Amino acid sequence: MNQDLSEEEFLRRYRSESYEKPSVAVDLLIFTIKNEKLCIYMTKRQAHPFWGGLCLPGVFVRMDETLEEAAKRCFVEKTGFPDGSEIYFEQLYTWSGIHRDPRMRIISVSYIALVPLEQLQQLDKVQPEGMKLEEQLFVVEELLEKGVEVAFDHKDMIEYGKERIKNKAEYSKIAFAFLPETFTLPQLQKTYEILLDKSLYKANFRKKVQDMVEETGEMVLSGAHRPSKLYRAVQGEMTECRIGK
Amino acid sequence: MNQDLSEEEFLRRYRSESYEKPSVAVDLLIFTIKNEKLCIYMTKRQAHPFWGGLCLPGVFVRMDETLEEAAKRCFVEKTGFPDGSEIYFEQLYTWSGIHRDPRMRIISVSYIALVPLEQLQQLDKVQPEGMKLEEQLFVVEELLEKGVEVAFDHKDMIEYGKERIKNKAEYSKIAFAFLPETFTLPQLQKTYEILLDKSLYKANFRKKVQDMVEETGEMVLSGAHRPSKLYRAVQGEMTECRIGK
DNA sequence: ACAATAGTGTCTGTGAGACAGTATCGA
DNA sequence: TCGATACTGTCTCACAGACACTATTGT
Repeated sequence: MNQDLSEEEFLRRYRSESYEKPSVAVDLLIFTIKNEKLCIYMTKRQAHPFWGGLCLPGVFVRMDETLEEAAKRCFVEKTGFPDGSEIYFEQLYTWSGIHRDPRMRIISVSYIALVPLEQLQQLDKVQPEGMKLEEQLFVVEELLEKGVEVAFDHKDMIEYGKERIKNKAEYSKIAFAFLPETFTLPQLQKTYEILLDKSLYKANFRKKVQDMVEETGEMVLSGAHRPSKLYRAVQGEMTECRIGK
Repeated sequence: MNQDLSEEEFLRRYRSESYEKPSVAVDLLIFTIKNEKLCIYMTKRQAHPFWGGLCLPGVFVRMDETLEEAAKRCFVEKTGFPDGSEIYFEQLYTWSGIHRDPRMRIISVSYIALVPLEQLQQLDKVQPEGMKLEEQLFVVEELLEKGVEVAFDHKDMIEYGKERIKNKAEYSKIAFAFLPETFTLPQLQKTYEILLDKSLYKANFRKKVQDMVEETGEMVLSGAHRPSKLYRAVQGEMTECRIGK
């Protein structure tokens, strides 16, 4: 703020059209786990710049909505998911490189959304023809490889988001956000192993998660072997545990 | 983005004056430790709204600077600190409540800056008369008490920033950012105790930090007792340790 | 000598990690 | 009976936590 002006005077001038403002957008990182790999939803660009390249879904922030609301609107517009579903959202980081979009100055607030694959597959039943969400999921590790082109600074966003999820997996319960309401412990363990990128000992893992889950009483059979018990996450914050390391 | 328009057409219209944009500001949380308490730099408002109330220093983001640059500019404008000093900066969170500023829609990106008290006191020597930084430091815990008024949503910001620092103190080296280049282990321990809000055992603490510090060879005397060795932080990232709990 | 703080050696209990063993399914 | 996976009991070793001890200053 200019030190020589009163705040009122400064604001009066600032508000006038002569002061240019950056645009504010929200970009969404929709993560899920598919084929035992962390995947992210991407769309193909239909316009310049980066024509044909992959990018994250995004929207401009309206004057009458918060960033969180914009992120959820973006999610609904892209996936057509119905209200009521509980989806994990989290603000990731705000990106402000001056030329991050070559067309104009856009400051982008990135949000993470974690969705169980089953839920995306459900949504696919109500998609317009030829727009299957599941086909737009890309393996995160492959996107991050050198040589792979991603539009704008979205590769940085994905890298940053992946790290955040990995870190949070160690000391919070976000892994549960990738699973449906009920799940088996082998499923939960596999999820942690994918996020942490290392294998865990079954017995130790079960000891650690035992206070975070409760039995449903049901069992599931998935092959020629002993069936596994179905569990559900016990109530409580997403930030209260410690797995791995 | 409106689904019925091509991206180009949408942008052409969006760029035109008819689309109103929110303003983007940066608010700065300058933390330091004074009298064995976590303190934060606040200014008194000289204008409506919240006339006379306390608020965080902030600036509007210019078209030709990133958020990080705006945060540093804010820091320089308020403190007059010289280039070259190494200050810890970190993006905290982006606040977007629609009426968080009653005058107009402002989205604010908050940044944390951690400064050793000694450095602020140094800066005070070059301040214009009657503008001592040190006198504008407020005890964080007292600001957060019920009944204490803080302008805008800055109380939320302070609460959130305090929690972030507390959490990071456990698994990173941010405590070092509150100390000068060289320091003693009792000083370092005290810093951790303030941030974590609990007392630590001397012997255990020293074992834990021994790989994060190196002796300078010098000693300091601070009273009628054994002098303590001066240490300096070893090179390395701010995110590699674990203290407390 | 004593108060005060700096700094060190060592015991113990907890818990993560490692491994071995049992249970339950289909074929 | 066998292969496959679910599930459990227990040993060990590292380390956080707790405490007791020694070291070095000023008065």
